[in-house]
Amino acid sequence: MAGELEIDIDRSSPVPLYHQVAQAFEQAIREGALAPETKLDNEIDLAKRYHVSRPTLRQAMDKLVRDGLVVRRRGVGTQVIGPRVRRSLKLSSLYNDLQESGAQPRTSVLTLETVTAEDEVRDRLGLAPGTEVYHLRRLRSIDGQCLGIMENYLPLSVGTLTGAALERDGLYNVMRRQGSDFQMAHQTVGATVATAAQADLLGISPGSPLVTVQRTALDSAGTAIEFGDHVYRADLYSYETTLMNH
Amino acid sequence: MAGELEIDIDRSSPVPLYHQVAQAFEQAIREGALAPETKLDNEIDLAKRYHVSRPTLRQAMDKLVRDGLVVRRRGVGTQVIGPRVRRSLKLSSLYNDLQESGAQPRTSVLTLETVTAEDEVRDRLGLAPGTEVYHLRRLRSIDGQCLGIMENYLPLSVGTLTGAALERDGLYNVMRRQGSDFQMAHQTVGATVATAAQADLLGISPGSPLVTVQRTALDSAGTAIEFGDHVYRADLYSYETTLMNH
DNA sequence: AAGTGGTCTAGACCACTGT
DNA sequence: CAGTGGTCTAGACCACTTG
Repeated sequence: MAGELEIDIDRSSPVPLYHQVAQAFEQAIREGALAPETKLDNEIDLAKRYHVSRPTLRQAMDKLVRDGLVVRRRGVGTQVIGPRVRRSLKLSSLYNDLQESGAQPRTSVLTLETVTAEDEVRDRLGLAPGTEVYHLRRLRSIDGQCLGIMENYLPLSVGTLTGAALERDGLYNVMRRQGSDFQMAHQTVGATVATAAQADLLGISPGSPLVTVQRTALDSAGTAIEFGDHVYRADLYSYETTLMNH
Repeated sequence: MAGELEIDIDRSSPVPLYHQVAQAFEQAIREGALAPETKLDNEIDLAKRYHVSRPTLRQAMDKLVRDGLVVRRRGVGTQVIGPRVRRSLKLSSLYNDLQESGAQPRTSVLTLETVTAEDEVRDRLGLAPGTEVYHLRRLRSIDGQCLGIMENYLPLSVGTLTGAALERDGLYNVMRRQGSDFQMAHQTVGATVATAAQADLLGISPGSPLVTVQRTALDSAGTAIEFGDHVYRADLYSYETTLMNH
């Protein structure tokens, strides 16, 4: 019932207050310091305790709700959600993929060239006919096991790409360093079966199931900066999400 | 450049103001009344025009950003995002599935029984060993084509389920009518290939690719009220999402 | 320097839940 | 009924981008 929690709020930090508060709660929940089913104190008391205004504290709670760590009910209160539904079923998450792309264990570049964009690629990236784009094919592996084949198309305006930089830092880190910071991405996840060529690269049998991911990434101006068409071994990869009703 | 937009705000409506504003903008964008790349007026002017406070207007804009309709940049402004990245690639979306579950064209119930929950199901639903649960198998089709096989497990406490009600109204509508309103769901999307039995039901060849979806749905108290294990034809089904960087 | 969105405050009233 | 989260206001200051 308590929900006591010591938080060091650094008001001189550039990190927003609501973010500091949300992060402290998230850490406490993930570490188990706040057990599932625990009822937190009400918003007004929490705001007083951490010396922030109620709207600021609410902003933090909104974040926890969106991240699926906590449930709020009007007239009742705020409760920590059980860990059962937070547990992962399989391996890596596509979301982490996006945010920590460079941190993945191992990526080898198979192809790095510039080509004239085909229609679908042109359309996705919003380019004029005949425009040249980067075409990139990479093999991602984890603990020596091949996980998937990643194919990317990027406008030349993202800067200079080299195989060495890509293998060392990952695509998104290379792009960020050159000033292309992505803001959002649209994705389509589906399924297919491995062709002979794919099976050969991945070390599996033809006809094995593959998870397909198509992604269009946009920068903060809403301009498309990358189109990706990826396949992953279904036995090593799945895509996880949390859906909210509001 | 204008971004003018007539909105009827009904202050006596139970619908929150920020929701009314956001919905008006969303409709205008989807209908094309606000063209892509259009720059909206600044927050303060918009707040004045619609006679709401700036925080309320910001709450509406936050929603548009989360839904991927609009991009904001500090010091620059707010822009409508191009439709290119909003376009669907394939058929139905799992998100709509959740929110409009009863509205799907056709669902036939193959199995409706109560069984003793297996370990995985018990774990997902947070039930004690030996507990009885509903076991439900349905075939979903669209325009006479079989789309997928849906298998669900539910605690008996959700109420009475009948095949007729399920086929007429859909699972979530039946549950809602009996007081089980879901708040959030965790999902895992992956791939597999059709077994002979699955292929037979779906009218495809064994070995064809299938999209797999496992879903645990929670009510507003954080209690698990449904576990679903579904497969869909990969040529008719894919899963779409928008990822935000923050 | 001017204009934008990002953050924050200190209140207020309401709708809903439990007793 | 008292307590909770949900909504809303009218300001304020700051960080960032653009000219």
